[in-house]
Amino acid sequence: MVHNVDHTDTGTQSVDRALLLLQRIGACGDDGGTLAGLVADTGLNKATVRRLLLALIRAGMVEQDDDSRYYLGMQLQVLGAQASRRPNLMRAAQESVMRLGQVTGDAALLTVRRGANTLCVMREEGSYPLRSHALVAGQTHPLGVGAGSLAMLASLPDDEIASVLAAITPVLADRYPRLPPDELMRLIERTRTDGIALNPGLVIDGSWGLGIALHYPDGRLAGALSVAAVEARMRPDRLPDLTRHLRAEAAQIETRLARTAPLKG
Amino acid sequence: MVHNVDHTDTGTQSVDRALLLLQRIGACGDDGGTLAGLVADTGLNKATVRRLLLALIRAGMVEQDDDSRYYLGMQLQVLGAQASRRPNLMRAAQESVMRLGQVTGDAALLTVRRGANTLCVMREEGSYPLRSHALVAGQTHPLGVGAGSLAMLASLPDDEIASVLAAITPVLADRYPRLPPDELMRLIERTRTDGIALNPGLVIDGSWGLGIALHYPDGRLAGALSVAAVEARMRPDRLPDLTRHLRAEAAQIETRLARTAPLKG
DNA sequence: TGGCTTGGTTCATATCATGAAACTTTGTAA
DNA sequence: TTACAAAGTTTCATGATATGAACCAAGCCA
Repeated sequence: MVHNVDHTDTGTQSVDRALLLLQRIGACGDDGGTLAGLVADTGLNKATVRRLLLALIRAGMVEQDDDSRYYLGMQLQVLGAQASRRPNLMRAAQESVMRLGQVTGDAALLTVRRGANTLCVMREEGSYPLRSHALVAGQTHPLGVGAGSLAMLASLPDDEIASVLAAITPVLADRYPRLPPDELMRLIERTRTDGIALNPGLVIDGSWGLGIALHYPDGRLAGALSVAAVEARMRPDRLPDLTRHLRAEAAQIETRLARTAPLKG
Repeated sequence: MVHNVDHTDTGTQSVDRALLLLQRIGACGDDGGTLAGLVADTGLNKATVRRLLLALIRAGMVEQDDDSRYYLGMQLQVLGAQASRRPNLMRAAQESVMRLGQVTGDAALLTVRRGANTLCVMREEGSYPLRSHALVAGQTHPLGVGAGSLAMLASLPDDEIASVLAAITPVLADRYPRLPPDELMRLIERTRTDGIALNPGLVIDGSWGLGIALHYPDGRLAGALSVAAVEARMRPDRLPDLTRHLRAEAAQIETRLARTAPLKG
């Protein structure tokens, strides 16, 4: 008895669930996940989770240790390495993200849109000892939550923003109390005026971010480049400098993307 | 109307198929795969393949370019990076595989068992210009086909060898004409006597290999380390030297594995 | 001992994946 | 320009297949 989900994804419920599990296990960190934990995370039935995990284990995507904890498997390392050989956003951005992290000393992030959500795909630690760990590679947030995410949302046409907002409003109310939809709209306006997105600690207290959207040559959204740091490192006097660096690296990434065939949505 | 498949994998047909597709796309190389090609590869229905691909695309595991070719997606890079953070066979072996490739000048390979098959998970190119490309990371062969694969098979108990042989016999007959089951049995005997596996160009003409099995501290099979080269680089006078290097690196890997919690099958 | 938590399995049920066929698009040859 | 072919994509009736409530087993603690 499973009604849920919109009808854009039909005919592959179990595949969707299995892939969701993979992300959840990844989000569990280095200690892996337990069956009960994954059941709680996903809201799926225990038997279902177990059955899907067995399928993932069979394919090498997941491994299980003696203590019956589940981890991401070696097949993912192999596939990940294969995926890395292709020119894509991550390759185009790699160098820039690293440089941005090293030059600014803060955490440089690359994020992409995934439906009404944002996925952080790359993170370069800055050298500054006080780190903002608000965003780690593999984490997802609703579109608009966080600097890079906000930059992406603001760059969308108004009608799409409206439908995204409709989709994420319940999640915002539930998990991001300081980001109600109307506040988000104000941030979008400001982002469009400034040409850059600033998140003044609205997701996690004291964790600020500055982000800019990246586009393919044909104008389609590719992702966002951003910098995250503690509040003290994002004072007004430092913003122009950070903005300049972000803009420069973003331009470079877009130049590299221009040499690459863009991808379908 | 799908009868097939043994009953070890039950209740997740679509997940199995989706994950199979991922591997196939990976095997397509840098130019990605076409729908028709993947249909031919997997023997699945066109609509089924398409539906599974859409699910994979939704999850970011696959991307599709304007020319409607399918590629491995960025989510795999993220998950692969996450998987790499954990201590496992690939981490334990990384350094040794690289050194083996550099010292011998040939291609060093790390392979693991996946049911009745072998998956190559790592490959370090040697410096020798004439390269054997018989095995690339991500490729699978039946267990016993290739030096590392043979080393793993020979290290299994007799009853398990029998059941593996039963499983792969049709594939051998179909794709590896020079490796009938009885020839494979002889190779297994020889491997057990020598304590190392030699593949004298039986899979691909002129492509030789030397392999040794790796075990977890509790005795369970972990994988195999091997070296592949053209026939001229595997003459009898060079074998003792290669064997020594292989044995040394294998011992080092097993030492590192001993510091790691072993994993369930 | 008995209750509690967590991992894992079973099996009747109806939901969901299936694939043949239709449709669309693209390329190309006449 | 039309005709044809080949590849990508979508539809929909059907029953094979994934589902999850209920169950078992093992470990833990008081």
